[in-house]
Amino acid sequence: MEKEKQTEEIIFDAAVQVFEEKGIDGARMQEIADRAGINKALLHYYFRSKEKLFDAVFDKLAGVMFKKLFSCFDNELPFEEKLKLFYQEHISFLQAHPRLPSFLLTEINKHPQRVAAIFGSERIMELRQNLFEQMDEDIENGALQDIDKMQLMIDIIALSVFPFAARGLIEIIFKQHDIDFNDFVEQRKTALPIFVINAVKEK
Amino acid sequence: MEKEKQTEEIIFDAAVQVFEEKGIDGARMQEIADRAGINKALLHYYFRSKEKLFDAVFDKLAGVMFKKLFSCFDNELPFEEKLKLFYQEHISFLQAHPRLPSFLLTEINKHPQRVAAIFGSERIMELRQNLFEQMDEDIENGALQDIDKMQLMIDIIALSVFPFAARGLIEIIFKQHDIDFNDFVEQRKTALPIFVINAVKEK
DNA sequence: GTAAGGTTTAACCCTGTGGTTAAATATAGC
DNA sequence: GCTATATTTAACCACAGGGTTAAACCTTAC
Repeated sequence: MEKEKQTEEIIFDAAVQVFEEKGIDGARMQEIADRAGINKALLHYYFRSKEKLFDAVFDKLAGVMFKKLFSCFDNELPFEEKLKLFYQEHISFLQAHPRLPSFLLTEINKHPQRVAAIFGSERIMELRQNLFEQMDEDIENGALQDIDKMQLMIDIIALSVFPFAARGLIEIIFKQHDIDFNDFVEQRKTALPIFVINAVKEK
Repeated sequence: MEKEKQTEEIIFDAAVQVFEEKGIDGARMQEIADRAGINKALLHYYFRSKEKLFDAVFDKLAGVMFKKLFSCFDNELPFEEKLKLFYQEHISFLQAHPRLPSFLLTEINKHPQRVAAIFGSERIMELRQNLFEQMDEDIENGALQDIDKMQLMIDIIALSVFPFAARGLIEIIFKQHDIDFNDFVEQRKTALPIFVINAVKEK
């Protein structure tokens, strides 16, 4: 059936919007139905319950986020180039999905077990493994200080993700200083790699 | 009245716990009452509605968080020492209130207008003003590269706050690597000032 | 055309939850 | 001790919101 797929997608996209904005507890099935331009009963016809619909949305978004996160690092460039590419690509990705970090962090903190499965997936384990091995090489060949790799990984991600996770707050501050959020993160694409490289390169 | 104050505090503390864990939408008045060991009607006697109770909790917690954040910077030490003190104090504070970042960021993203008032308060404006002036001095006397102060402020905060905001997720990863979250953030107290100083000090 | 099955709707149902009420109990002032 | 006031409770209420049902409406196949 042609229509089937289409309707399901419309519903799913509406659900993504509403869940991203309100979270599972704040979202209303009625609002999802309205935004999809359909009847509430039709929601339950395609996705049996709110929980199931949410799971579908969550799995999709978590997958998108984490695959992007690690795949940005998945190349054979030297550390410095890798960082430049990472921040370029990753911040562009976040600009296109500005609500994703806040949504995922909130829901993961409230239901940590939900994400465990996704995160243990082969593909993501492998990408993380890769990243760590590449860091080891860079340490050995002297491009990188011998620092804690996990700490560095969190540092790198914190710097790109945090502004989006804290966007609501940051925009309040920015308003008082006449700064535009998009300009701000745009700058970070080139500023962050320099920042991190200065911080960790062997001297 | 003696008892009055006591009961109100018990209720408030219970509300803090429940709201921190579940957010305003996920929290149930019944659960707050249970955790305070009182009747649901008594909640409404002291705090007229869920909204009002939440506002009280939110204002308190936001105040605590932001005052701490900027007061950690409020001293006349040179930049390097200031950073060391900041991460020491600020991460200790976060260890004592591990749910605060996630709670505040979530709720601020959902209702940005709520926080605007608090954040525009004299005291906090002043502390921020101070911080920026001190950075200017450090740039002039050559301790700091001439970088964007707002970018640097966000960088510094991102590095301490992000691990707590993303705790649920990070702990999943850490479990696979046998890393303890508390050890990890404990390390950051000393590692982060070095990281940031390397990144931005004039060479 | 019509039978079968997939899709959509309007009208309901029922539980959970924020909030109220009226009465009971404690506390303080005289 | 008695009255007034503050505190606490059990029993309710109203309604929002997730989920169901039965019937109507398409689409496709023969």
